[in-house]
Amino acid sequence: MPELPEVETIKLGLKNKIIGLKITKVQILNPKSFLSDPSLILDKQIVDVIRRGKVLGIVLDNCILLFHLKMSGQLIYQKAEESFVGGHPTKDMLNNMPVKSTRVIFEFSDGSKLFFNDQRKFGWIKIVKDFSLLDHLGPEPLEKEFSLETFRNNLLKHKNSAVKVVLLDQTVLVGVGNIYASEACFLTKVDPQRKVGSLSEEEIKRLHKSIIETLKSGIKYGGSTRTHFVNEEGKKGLFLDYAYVYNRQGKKCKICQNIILKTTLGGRGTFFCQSCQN
DNA sequence: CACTTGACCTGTCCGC
DNA sequence: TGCGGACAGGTCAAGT
Repeated sequence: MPELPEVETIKLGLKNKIIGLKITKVQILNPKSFLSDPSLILDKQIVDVIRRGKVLGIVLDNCILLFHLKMSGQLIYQKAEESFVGGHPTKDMLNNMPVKSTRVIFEFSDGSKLFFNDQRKFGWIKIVKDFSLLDHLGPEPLEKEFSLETFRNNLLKHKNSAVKVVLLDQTVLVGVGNIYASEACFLTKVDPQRKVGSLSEEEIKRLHKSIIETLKSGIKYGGSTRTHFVNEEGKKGLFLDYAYVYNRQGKKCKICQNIILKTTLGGRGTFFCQSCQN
């Protein structure tokens, strides 16, 4: 599911809630979702919550707990029941957790909990000592390291691939997934099917700017919810209300009123406006 | 090598 | 209503 803006949304939300707490219990309902020895994190204190690309990290005092939500993962935080006024929270206040897709449940020192839900079971959680697992990843698009020069160099290693397919390659840059790849191509006014090698310098420049712009917009609206995504409070993201092309096939382009088209690139649905994008 | 397709899973939606 | 097929915010391994 989540691309950079969705993971960033969860990161910002969790940061305010769990720093300083200790993990007191880990309940693994689906073993394939948790790939390490959970006893390593028991009674360890949470120091920070970080993000690298689409991977979320809960930094503990002795190691890092990494999460990849893949297509359908969710991380939902639930306050301690006794912290609700009156002491009798409704099921709705507790986000109805756990649910059928709940795979792992963490309990914290103040009685609050974190639910890892993942309908499709593609997501994973692992405990690592350092970030070497993520060494192969490309630059962070919202950091200074994502310079136009770096982007151009990484992009041009794939001259014969469609632009949109290359945006999904996490060694070129991290964090862009299927929604924001189509949106970035739209903002750039470039057809997602164009070969990278055919892009002009001006178009590469616009693409670089558009990637940053669309990801920032995604964060601003709390991420995108097509089906699964919710933030740590169980709330949906609003970005798709403001999207120009993603999942809008058959509808009118918000700029030129022509019909938005859908095609397949690299096996993924791809959306574009034929008249705005050349 | 560069590039494409299939596999991993579960659930929903659409056409017959 | 049932059934099959396509499809869904991702990433690998295996194919060509």
